[in-house]
Amino acid sequence: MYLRMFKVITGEWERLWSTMARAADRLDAIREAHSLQSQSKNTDRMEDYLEVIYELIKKKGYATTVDISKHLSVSSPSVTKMLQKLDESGHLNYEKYRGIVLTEKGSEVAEGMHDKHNLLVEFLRMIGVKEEIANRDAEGIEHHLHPETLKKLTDFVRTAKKVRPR
Amino acid sequence: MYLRMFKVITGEWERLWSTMARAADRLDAIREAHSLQSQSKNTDRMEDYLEVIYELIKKKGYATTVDISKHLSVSSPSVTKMLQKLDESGHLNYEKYRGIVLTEKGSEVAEGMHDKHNLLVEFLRMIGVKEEIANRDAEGIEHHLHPETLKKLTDFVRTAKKVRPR
DNA sequence: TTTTAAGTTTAGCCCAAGCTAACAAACATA
DNA sequence: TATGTTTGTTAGCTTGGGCTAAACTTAAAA
Repeated sequence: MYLRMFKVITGEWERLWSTMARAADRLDAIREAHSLQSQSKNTDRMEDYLEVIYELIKKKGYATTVDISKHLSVSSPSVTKMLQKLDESGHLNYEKYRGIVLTEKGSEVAEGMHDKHNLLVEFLRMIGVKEEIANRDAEGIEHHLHPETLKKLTDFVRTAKKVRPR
Repeated sequence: MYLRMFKVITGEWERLWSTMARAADRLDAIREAHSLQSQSKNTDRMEDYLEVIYELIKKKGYATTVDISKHLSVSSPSVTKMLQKLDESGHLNYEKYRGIVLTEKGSEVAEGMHDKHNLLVEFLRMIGVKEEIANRDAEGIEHHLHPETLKKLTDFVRTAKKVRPR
């Protein structure tokens, strides 16, 4: 297990290094950054995967194919495929048979989902929805919230907590 | 290659066979047939279509392909295809080049969506989200609500209206 | 009544995301 | 260290929903 982690970290570093070397060598750095940036077409599903990967890593330090597949009720080949896609899109670094590391970009997306999720669950709990259902529903909802809605909901929850503290 | 195919086909066939054997053996046949018939697996997208069709009919008395396509930002062939599917699934009666009539089943689904939509918009407006955004978000959310959540949200909105009437 | 324009449908394609079967790598244990 | 088990990946297929181009209907105008 430690071996696994060590390899992952090492691999990560090597990749980073070679990337930097290439970039420095030529002037592609700019174009590369740009293309990476504009290449961001997240689908809902990608967000789902990122979120569970993020949670798993937070909880256990790493995320395995099987774990991910279980949390999303999906087969492992589906997970592998999505991992490749997420690596491709720069949300994480994936080395096959080795492991996964979220990139900055990936973490941001994941954290965003995480926060929305929490907010929603908190709200739903407030109005009396049972934990489990709150979680399920939050999952369904969290993709479709306009920033304004998010803001207003946050405010609402905050003030509601003040008014009627639990 | 052929060997592979052979294996695949064989595997498939064996599975089918064992399935049938099981079914025939006991009385599952009925349940199985039933499950096939009531294969009413509404997808989110079907619900979207039904909802706008319902609204259009309510407003103008009929719903044309183009109108539907506009409201869903979708091409007309896509609409046609979905209409066929909805006819197939018994949600509406569709006569090509002629028109659409929602069936009982279709109306029920549509009204359900309609109600959820209203509820959500009402809530979002309450916490200060702008009409337009409320509508957009409601659309995204309405598919994923557990009955309990729905209930609780309804209660919440109702009591909130009493406490602080507008 | 013929011609044309608008609206609708069919044909045939694409893509995301899923699945199973088969294969490969990594890990654990004898 | 050889080997069996667990875990992960590749190949190849399926399905839903979308699109464009081309064909067809219907309705309106000439």
